[in-house]
Amino acid sequence: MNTSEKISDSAHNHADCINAALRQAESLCQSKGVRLTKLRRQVFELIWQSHNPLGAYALMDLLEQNSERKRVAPPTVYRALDFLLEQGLIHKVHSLNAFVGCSHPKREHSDALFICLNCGFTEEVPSNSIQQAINLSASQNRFTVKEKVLEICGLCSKCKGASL
Amino acid sequence: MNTSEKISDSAHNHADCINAALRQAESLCQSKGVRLTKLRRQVFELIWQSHNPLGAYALMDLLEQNSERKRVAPPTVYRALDFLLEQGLIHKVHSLNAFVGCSHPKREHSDALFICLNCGFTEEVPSNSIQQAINLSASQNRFTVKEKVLEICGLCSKCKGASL
DNA sequence: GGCAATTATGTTATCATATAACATAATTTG
DNA sequence: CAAATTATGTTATATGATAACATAATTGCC
Repeated sequence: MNTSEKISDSAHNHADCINAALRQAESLCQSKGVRLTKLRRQVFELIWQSHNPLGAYALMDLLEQNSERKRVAPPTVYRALDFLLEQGLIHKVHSLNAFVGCSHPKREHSDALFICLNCGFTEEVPSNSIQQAINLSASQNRFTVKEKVLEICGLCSKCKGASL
Repeated sequence: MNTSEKISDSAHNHADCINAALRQAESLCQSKGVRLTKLRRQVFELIWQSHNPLGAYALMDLLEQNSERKRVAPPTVYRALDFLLEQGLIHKVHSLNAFVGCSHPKREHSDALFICLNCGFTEEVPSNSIQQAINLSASQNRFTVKEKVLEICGLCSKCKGASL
């Protein structure tokens, strides 16, 4: 993957986006009575600062660089990630072993993730028709759905024209 | 995951199923002019003998037990897996870091995998409506699809009633 | 068949991802 | 403030995957 340049949407103010996500996360944690501690908030912010999925070890590097904190060990960051996953604030991207912010943590989230193989940009796209089709297929197979992993890998609109 | 008992479909003769898969794999490799070597065949058979996804290291254990071969090193088994993936004879289950036989290697395979979290049974289910819904969503987002990871985790019909 | 080229496998080391087990620190609750 | 709970720190290790190079098997050509 080309990691030299992060391609950002010109219509997208990323600082606002992160702040909005953070405020939403805070209110959501408050309403659930769970604690968005300093570490968890830092991990959450770092994940949101990248619109691209971040691996746990990359996250450890960033934590070390972007905070007064000394390097944390893997269990520390994984516990923060587990918390954020449980609260539905981030998603795990299984095909990349990485984590990405959830763009609508309040909804029942079972969207498709579109992942650009060139720039890494990852977008969560809701689609009722995808969900309905899966639910239909599940019921036809008498299958009780617990979790859906829907990762569509390819090229985003920005990258498909660009020289690869 | 409960690994104590493999739940098998009573209407499913597994030996026949494996043999059919193997014959199909052989003819497919022949027609493509690629070599289904002894190692690759053994890996393929072991994956098919389990209807459940198998990890690479579990596969190394099984290879050691079920063949006269001494224990192979990781690169050996991963190369065999890469070959089988390239030929479309198996799938990688990303949410489990494991591999499962492809039930229709001749088709363009972009099916949903239904994975039972209790017994591990994994089934490849084709669904035009899922594919169409994804393709529509992709085109609406000007996204060029290269690969789809569709893993639906939950409880199969056998396990949903059973005591968990 | 014999030799060169190609393809496949073996071997060693190492990287990458993730968790177990236990210790300490911070926060909440009564 | 003390006890209980929750969160984080620490060490070691499990699990998954690949790089780099060596050897062996197969294929294709003369």
